[in-house]
Amino acid sequence: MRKNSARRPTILDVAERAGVSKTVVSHALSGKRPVSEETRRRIFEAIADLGYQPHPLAQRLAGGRTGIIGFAYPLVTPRIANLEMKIIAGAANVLNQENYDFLLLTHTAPGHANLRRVVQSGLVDGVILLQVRMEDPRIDILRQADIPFVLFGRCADNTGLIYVDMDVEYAMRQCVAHLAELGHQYIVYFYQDDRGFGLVERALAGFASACDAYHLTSETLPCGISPEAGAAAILTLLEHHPRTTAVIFWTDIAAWGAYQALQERGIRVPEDLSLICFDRSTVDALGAFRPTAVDIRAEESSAQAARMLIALLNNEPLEATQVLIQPYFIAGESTAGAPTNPSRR
Amino acid sequence: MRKNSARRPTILDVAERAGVSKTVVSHALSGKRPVSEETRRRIFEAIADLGYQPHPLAQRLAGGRTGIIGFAYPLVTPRIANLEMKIIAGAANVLNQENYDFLLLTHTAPGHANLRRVVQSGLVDGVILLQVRMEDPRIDILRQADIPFVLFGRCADNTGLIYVDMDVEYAMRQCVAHLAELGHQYIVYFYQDDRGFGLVERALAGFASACDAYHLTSETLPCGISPEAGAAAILTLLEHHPRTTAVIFWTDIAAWGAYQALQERGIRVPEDLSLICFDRSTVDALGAFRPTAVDIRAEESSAQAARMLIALLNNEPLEATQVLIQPYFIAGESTAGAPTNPSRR
DNA sequence: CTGTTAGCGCTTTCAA
DNA sequence: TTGAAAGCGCTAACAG
Repeated sequence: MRKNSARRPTILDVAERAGVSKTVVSHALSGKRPVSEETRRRIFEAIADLGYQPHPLAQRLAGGRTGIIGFAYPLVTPRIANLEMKIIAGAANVLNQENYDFLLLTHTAPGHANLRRVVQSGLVDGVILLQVRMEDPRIDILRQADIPFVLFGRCADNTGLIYVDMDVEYAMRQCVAHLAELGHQYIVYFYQDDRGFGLVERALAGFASACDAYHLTSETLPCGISPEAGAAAILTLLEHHPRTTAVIFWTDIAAWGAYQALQERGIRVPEDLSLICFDRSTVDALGAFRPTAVDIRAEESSAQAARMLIALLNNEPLEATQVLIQPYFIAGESTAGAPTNPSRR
Repeated sequence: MRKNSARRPTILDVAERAGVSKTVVSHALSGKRPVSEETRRRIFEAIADLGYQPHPLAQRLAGGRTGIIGFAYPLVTPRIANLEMKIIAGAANVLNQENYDFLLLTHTAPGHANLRRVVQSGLVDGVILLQVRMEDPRIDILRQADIPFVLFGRCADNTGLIYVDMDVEYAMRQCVAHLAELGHQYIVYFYQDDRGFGLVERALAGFASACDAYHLTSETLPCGISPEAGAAAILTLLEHHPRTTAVIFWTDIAAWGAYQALQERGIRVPEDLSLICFDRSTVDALGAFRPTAVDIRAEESSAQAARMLIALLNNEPLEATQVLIQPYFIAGESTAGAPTNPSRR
């Protein structure tokens, strides 16, 4: 029925032409078994003559692996930004380079139907989980499916889990230490108003303990991630926490909004108020604002997660199963010594 | 040998549990053959009980589909940004919602080895091609593989191709018309210094013909996509093209750099110089700069491309095979009437 | 060092 | 309306 002319050659064609069995061809290709010099020569000759290419799907089906890695990253439209892009590119580039395919799962159906379907179908060899929550139901799904996975983030209980995460406690300590050295006494942290995420919770805890360690008076206030939210937050601060001399924002975008609002009111940064933010991806793209910040090394981190998963799949020993990335502290232009007279209005 | 407990259920497990043969299960699922009501009920019950999911690779190998769509998008690290993210999210969200999987191919090996491998193996049912060039060798690869695909962009010759692209000629005409109405006579377009891409070439052509139509004196100059490049470009302009009263930038990022440079020199936008840019994704995220701009509707467009490909795969008739998205012209704060005395230095 | 023979999990004739 | 059986192209026991 099928036209013999337009058929791509299979391993059997190669075997026949070389006068050997499929098996030998397979092993000549994979090197998983020794093949005599003479035989291998004939085989490769046949391969060249025929223009044979192994069929990846068949290889994968027979070999029990698909070479595809799932990347579970809910991408809510209004929030998509530079940072997310770095995270995706970091992992995708590493995986594609290693001849793995990168399957992006963005949709969050109720019950994580999408993730379920993908892992239960056996489509992916492993999964990288993004936006990890302190209690994350997706972990049960992956464990039950008995599929290797790496978290980009951490849970509350991380026993037996493999992860890459930012050392946010360390980052917070650096920020607070920096401010303490500059003589600030009253500082405020505008946390991301999105509880339950590992990063958010740990940032809060880290802030509290760092402030304790440095004997600073501190306050935490919720703040959205838009410039408007940042602006609104800073105005609240001016009104209700006038003694504050330094603030920490979760995102550069909110920080930028705050910065703008302050400028409009003639409040100088850093002379009147110091400001630090986490991640500078977006403001860096524009280069307009060079705040003191924490570089969370997003692209590197997701690349690292990808490499760990690959190692896991190859049964290579991992150097470490739980990796904390030390962020870089960037001394920028938005922090300075605490003003002697904080009442600036 | 294999532990029966930790094995994914196969179609055979479902068949046994429902007391039928594999064949019936397959057809109950695909609907390619009638199945009695009672039988299908038992089958779906078994599927639910077992948590069965068909294996996409096996389906494909046996002649079916994988439900995976490839998204060929070279993601060069330094360029990744908001716009790219919108494009990815737009398509990924649509596809995931329709139960298609989204395979992101970012790596550009020489000869497009990655794309070749993926399409020739049949891993993906269809492909969306990004960063389309006027002459794009990937199209031959896809045609030879006889795989359905949709371009996000256009080539020089689009015969028989299916695409979604921005109507950049229209956009340019709007920009130029806007400037002409404001009385500008000498305008400059800073094109993306990256020839060969459909969008870049068409933008240049569209600019030229629009300027002709409105009898404007015009010039095109190359410009990179960073704020620094924008700043450098505008300084060159001031020096060599002093009579210019309006400029068009390809990206908001470069436009922002230019805007900053102008401010530093006391040149006012729009009083002294009008400015328009394509896409506002990044500056919009920060809300600092509200230029007159062209909203290229990136997220919508890539979602549209995804929907077209799905229709194609389902053999549904397409309303249109070559879709030009009309960008939105946004009258912002960076354009005004031409200054009467353009020599502002 | 080489070959035989089961599968991998599914679709699809062909026959009932 | 259903089932048996032959592949899809490859890998991996197992046996020489």
